[in-house]
Amino acid sequence: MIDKLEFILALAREKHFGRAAEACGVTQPTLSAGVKQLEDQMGVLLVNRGSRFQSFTPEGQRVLEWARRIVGDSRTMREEMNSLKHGLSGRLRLAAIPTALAMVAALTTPYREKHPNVQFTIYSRTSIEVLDLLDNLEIDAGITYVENEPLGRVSTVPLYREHYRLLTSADAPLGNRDTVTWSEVAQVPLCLLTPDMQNRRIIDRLLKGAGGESRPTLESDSMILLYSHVRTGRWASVMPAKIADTLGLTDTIRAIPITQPKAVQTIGLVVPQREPMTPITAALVAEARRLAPQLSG
Amino acid sequence: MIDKLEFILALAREKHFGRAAEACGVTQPTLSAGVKQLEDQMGVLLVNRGSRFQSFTPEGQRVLEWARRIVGDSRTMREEMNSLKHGLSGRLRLAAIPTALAMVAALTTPYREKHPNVQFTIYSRTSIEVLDLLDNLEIDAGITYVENEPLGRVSTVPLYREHYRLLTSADAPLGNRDTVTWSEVAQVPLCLLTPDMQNRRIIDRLLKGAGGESRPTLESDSMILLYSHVRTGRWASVMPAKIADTLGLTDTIRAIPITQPKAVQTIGLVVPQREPMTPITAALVAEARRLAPQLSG
DNA sequence: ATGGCTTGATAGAGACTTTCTATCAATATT
DNA sequence: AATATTGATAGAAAGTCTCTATCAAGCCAT
Repeated sequence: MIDKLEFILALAREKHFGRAAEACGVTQPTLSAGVKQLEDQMGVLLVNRGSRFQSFTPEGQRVLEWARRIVGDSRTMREEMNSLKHGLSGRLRLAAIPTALAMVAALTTPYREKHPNVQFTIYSRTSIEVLDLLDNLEIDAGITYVENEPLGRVSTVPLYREHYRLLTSADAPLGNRDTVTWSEVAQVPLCLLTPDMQNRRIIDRLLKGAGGESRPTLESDSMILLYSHVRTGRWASVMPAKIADTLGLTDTIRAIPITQPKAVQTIGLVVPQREPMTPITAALVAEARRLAPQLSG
Repeated sequence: MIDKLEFILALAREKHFGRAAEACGVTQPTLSAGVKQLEDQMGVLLVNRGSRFQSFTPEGQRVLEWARRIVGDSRTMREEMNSLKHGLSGRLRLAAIPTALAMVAALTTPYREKHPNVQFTIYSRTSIEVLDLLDNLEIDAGITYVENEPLGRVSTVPLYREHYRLLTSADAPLGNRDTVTWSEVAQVPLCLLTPDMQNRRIIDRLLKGAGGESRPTLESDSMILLYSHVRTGRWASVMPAKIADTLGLTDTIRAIPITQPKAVQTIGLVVPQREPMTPITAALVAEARRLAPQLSG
């Protein structure tokens, strides 16, 4: 029964019987039969299909909601039992927006010291994808913006506030300044994240608010790529202070605070709103709570 | 998997492998094997046994909690699907304390008018048993005292407030009075509920508070039995106003308000604290909310 | 239009799981 | 000490699940 519900979850992610089957480690006929069994037991159609997956019926969407819950609870139960026996162990699956990646180590390092048997898997994703993965039980927790866009059924722990810096070579225009304004930044050709990233949308908004326009010379979904370009001394970028500090500044590259308006975004840990949490997740939330005051400098 | 968790629930109620198996409609070896499988999967002992059921291990108690939740959710899901297909239908299982039995009709009658395909099963139970049945998913809702004793993980909807009356023959001592005090009542030989009933414990407390003692001439767990004795004219009792009214007073039997102290107990509907509720239960809660203002006269 | 491709349903065989009956060992009860 | 109760175990039968192979229906490109 619960494995059938897992089929539904997989189908919701993959929107494709074959791929969903593969994700579940069964063949396509097995998954098809499983879904059909659910439909028979419930006495309602769950999936609209016309030679291919189309969508869930309204009943199917309700079952999907229940599946998330029941499958989630059953996993949490297993993990709880496992923790009671072996102490905290297993794998913590995490996803973070690129601009938050640099601070993940501040969370994982003390965590690992306390619970050395927990392994980590950490994905770099957009804020929307983070929430999606969370919904589909593919990750245990996410790190993303917690104030701007609607989050859904999650609990949040604020971690720190993102302040923006202009990263540029010291001998470039503006390179000798102590602070710059957003309207000045708007004049500089920038390397920025791709527009599917919330960070980029925030920066676009700020630039537009300062009368400028966002016409980045270069876009990427990788912070490392952006930073390596800036590091050549020929490019500039706007980054959160935290990540700029972490990446390490050389003599020639400066991170200049951007004021007017002083833009601030809160980044936080996001976990499924369900009590109780898995022990592994609960420990992460505890760590985040402990860490938050230190980070919010 | 879910059926194995049902085994755990049955075992928790019955504390006996054989009876639990019977309750689940399987043979004892099947249930034993099911529990063992759970233990293997979880990797921990769930039940302490020494040639018979002794108790759940701490791990077993956690699994029991999860089982309540997961099994409850899976039932709710099924019922929800059923309602989507056939409208509200199925069976509403209810348990009420004896003194509240008379008002159940005020809830069931309008309910049935709106949802004629729902059938009812209603048990008369002590307040403790009501909560127990609720915990074990054996009933959908209970009607009991909502203020006095600890309730556990339930939501409550207050229904009405219980005022006490002395039921006695008009020609008995006190029979001609308009009101009496608890200390006067304490002088009269009474027919009362058995001490496992919370109503009896409340009345005992009130009598003791008035300097009297509770020495009922006759005890029973049946309100009908108590009332039929009072009705002979030779016995007296203390009952909530609501039930006294419902049972109907003859010329010779009077229901005299007891004042000093004016004792009041709130009776309410009690349902599992879980979102969302089954559609059948949700409709009952709606009915209770609608009814409460009318009843609280 | 038509041939090739993708997608999900169906059929049938084999493997695995479940559940039953029968029985046993251990502990209570008398 | 004899008996009854309780839960575990063994083995057979039934049922379920999952696989491979194949099919039919739509999609797409030429």
